[in-house]
Amino acid sequence: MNVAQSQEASLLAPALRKFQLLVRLQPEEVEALEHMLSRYARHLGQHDDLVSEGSPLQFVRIILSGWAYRYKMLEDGRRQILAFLLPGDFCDPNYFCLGHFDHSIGSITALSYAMVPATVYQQLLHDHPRIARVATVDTLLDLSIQREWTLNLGQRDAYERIAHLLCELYIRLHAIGLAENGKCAFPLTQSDLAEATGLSTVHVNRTLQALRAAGLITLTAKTLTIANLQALESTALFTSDYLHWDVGTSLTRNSSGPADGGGEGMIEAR
Amino acid sequence: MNVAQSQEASLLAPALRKFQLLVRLQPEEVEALEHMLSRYARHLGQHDDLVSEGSPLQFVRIILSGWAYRYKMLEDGRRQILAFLLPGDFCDPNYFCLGHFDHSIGSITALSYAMVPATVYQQLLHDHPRIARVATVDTLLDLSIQREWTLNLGQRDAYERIAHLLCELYIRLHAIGLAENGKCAFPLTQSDLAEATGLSTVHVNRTLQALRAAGLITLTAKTLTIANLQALESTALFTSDYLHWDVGTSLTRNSSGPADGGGEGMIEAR
DNA sequence: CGCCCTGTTGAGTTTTATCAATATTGGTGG
DNA sequence: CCACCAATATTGATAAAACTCAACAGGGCG
Repeated sequence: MNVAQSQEASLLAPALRKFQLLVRLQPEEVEALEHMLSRYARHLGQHDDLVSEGSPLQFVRIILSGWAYRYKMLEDGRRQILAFLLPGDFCDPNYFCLGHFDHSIGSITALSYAMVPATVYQQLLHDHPRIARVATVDTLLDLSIQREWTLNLGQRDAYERIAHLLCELYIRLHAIGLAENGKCAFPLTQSDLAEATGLSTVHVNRTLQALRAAGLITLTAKTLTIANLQALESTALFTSDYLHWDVGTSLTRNSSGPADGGGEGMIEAR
Repeated sequence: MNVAQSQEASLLAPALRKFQLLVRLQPEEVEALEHMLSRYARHLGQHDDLVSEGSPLQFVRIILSGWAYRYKMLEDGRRQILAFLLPGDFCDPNYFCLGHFDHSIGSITALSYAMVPATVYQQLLHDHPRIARVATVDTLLDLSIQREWTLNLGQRDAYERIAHLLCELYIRLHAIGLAENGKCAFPLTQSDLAEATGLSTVHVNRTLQALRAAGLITLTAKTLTIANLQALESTALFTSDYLHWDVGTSLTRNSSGPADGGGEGMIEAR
């Protein structure tokens, strides 16, 4: 393996790790994915749009490195961040089933992502049913996270809300090998946090100070340190159920259970 | 057609109408669906759980008549309604891909629903790719609605928020033939509205009064009347894009476009 | 008839937003 | 290397939005 190849491998590592979390893949499936991802890899600077609302849906984009967010705006300019996208996250799995994009996706940091034409993508899924499963499970996971955000915005107060978001991000980063020992890179500004939690930036600032004063977090120089994750989780009323990280393992059990005959295509376009 | 059959047909009508909205189905597909739905139909009283958090995922449930909601609770008892389910909505499409249910579903009114074993369901999807597409598009629609709720809770104030929810419900009901001339059945209590919008019941009460005072709605005796839908939409900053009701038609165009060879299975378990 | 659920009202409090000013930081060009 | 700029973070004061508590009214139903 030469230098270029190993650099490429390390670029893809977090994304592949995410996929393996959802479905345990065979070496040849990993290889097919690696091939596709590196073939269609692209780069983007920070604070730029990958996809804008209303775009037609002819590509499937997968984050390889860096952070991005989904967001939606109201006519009067108010903006809500709907989700954060980390390496291995699909921007738009299956969305080509719908007519148009109903929100936008922007980069937070400089970003690498794969932009795969829908036809190529569909062929890959057709050839590798277990990769298709990755895409499906990822969609369901997205849905589950979105529900948790609904709960977060509807029921938790500012303090719990921000704590919850920090827990989610840390745990998702940890799962793909981008956080360790309570420490992770954290490129969000307080104003990003505000738009994600539906709070004002001033209030986010004060709430972060409260979290710091409680000894729960350190957050400086784009690095988040969580002193005691369990303590943070309990103040946030956080449980990681909704991230469904038993899927990769439980699936083996599950799919051998019903013993369903033959491939059950879930999305067959016609 | 005897009396029992015609009663049954009218029970299924709204759900079938919803499916047709998502994908234009052929008569034999409609028949296969009708057969399955009526074979596994069940009934449930009001204020009862269809599915509880943590349940294993061996069935697919589809609402046939009545209203239900998804909800999630925090340990301390706070509760958030995540979505309202109307006739034709899937409680759990594809969720059997995940290990366990991460929220609960309860009935609001007395309810009819089909409870189809996962194996039977998968067989149906396998035999009828376009029905599989209904399930997929429904999942994406669910996701889109969940995102709009995130925006609603994060950015809109109480007045806009409730107005937005009323718009969504009216339009969804209208699309399946359960609302006409600005009028529809409305079984939600103010406390349901509060749990859906993340507000207190008292504040919901006062906000509804404000909406009434502004001449936008009438809401009595479990009936909602919207005097001027356009006016309500504009105070709610509501646009119906996110409901994607161009899907059924645009799909014809879309799927004939890429001319993808063969069925691209999206979920093939193994 | 009486009870429980739902809706309504008033008063007082808490949470969060707004506005405006000031500090800090990181990056950039001279 | 320093000076300057824009973006970000912080602070204080005040206002608005929403919540809590508590009481009461109405209506349907056993």
